[in-house]
Amino acid sequence: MRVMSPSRAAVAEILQPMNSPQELVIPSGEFDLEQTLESGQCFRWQRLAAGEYWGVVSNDVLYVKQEGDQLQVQHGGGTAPINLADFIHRYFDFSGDYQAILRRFRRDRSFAHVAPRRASLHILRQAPFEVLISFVISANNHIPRIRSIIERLCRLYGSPLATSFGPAYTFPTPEALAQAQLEDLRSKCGLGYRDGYVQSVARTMAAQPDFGAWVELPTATLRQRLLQLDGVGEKVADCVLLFGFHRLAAFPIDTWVRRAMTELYFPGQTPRLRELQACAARRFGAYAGVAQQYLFTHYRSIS
DNA sequence: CTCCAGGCATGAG
DNA sequence: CTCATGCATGGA
Repeated sequence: MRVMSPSRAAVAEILQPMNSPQELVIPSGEFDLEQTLESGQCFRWQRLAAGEYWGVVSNDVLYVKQEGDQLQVQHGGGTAPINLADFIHRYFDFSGDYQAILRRFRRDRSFAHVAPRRASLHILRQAPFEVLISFVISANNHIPRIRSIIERLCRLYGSPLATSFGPAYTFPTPEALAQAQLEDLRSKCGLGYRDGYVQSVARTMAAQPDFGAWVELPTATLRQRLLQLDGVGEKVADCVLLFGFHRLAAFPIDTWVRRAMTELYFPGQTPRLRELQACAARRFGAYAGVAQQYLFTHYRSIS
């Protein structure tokens, strides 16, 4: 397990003092922190108040609070020196023109009926391995329970971080998780029957010499690789593509999105997943994953 | 207390 | 190929 070296921590302190909040100007009226963090794409953010969160991202603890078009951010501890503004900008994908994407979707009258006028949801740029394990755990599970299982995984197999929000832990590396015993995964983390999947995926990825190079693979190839993993079906693979590899054309179809697509485009029918995928690709194209997030959020909230 | 969840692997037809 | 079934667990 990785241990922070004192010298590196000292460098981090000098470059990025813990208590130096920054104000970042964000795209006007095209981002909603709360909606984005509560949209089911991430599991490790803790809500402090309305529009105010803290969480562990990679090896750093972040505090974020949205006030209109400003984002107040703070580095709350961590292992690596970072340029906070750049880090936040990349993580929340503020370079993406989500208003333009949404505007195009809204030409579809059915979609426009269930989507907001202003962009609110961004697709976060999360670590692939964290997304992979998180969505293997997500299968046939509740979101609150997914969150608690992940926190237990991090506490057991991640590295501790000193924070002003209490104890926090990084998401485990493939190598650390590959060492986990099945018995511990089940009894201490509460993984249930998914214990074998998590261990298998961790060991497979730890043994992948070129996991880092997967980001270069074409989406179709990457999807094939993911589907070979234990406990990874089409839905989980598409979640990893979308949330972990930022392949915005990926369109994960879960129970909510299935209901949404059926109600909007196949009323009274029972379409196959293939048909729904084709329909999404046709209507939403290269940014189908963004549309998927709006559909998921809308249909989950009205149920 | 019971119910059921951002599905998946497996086996039968 | 399509479809039914079992699945561990704990939050609601």
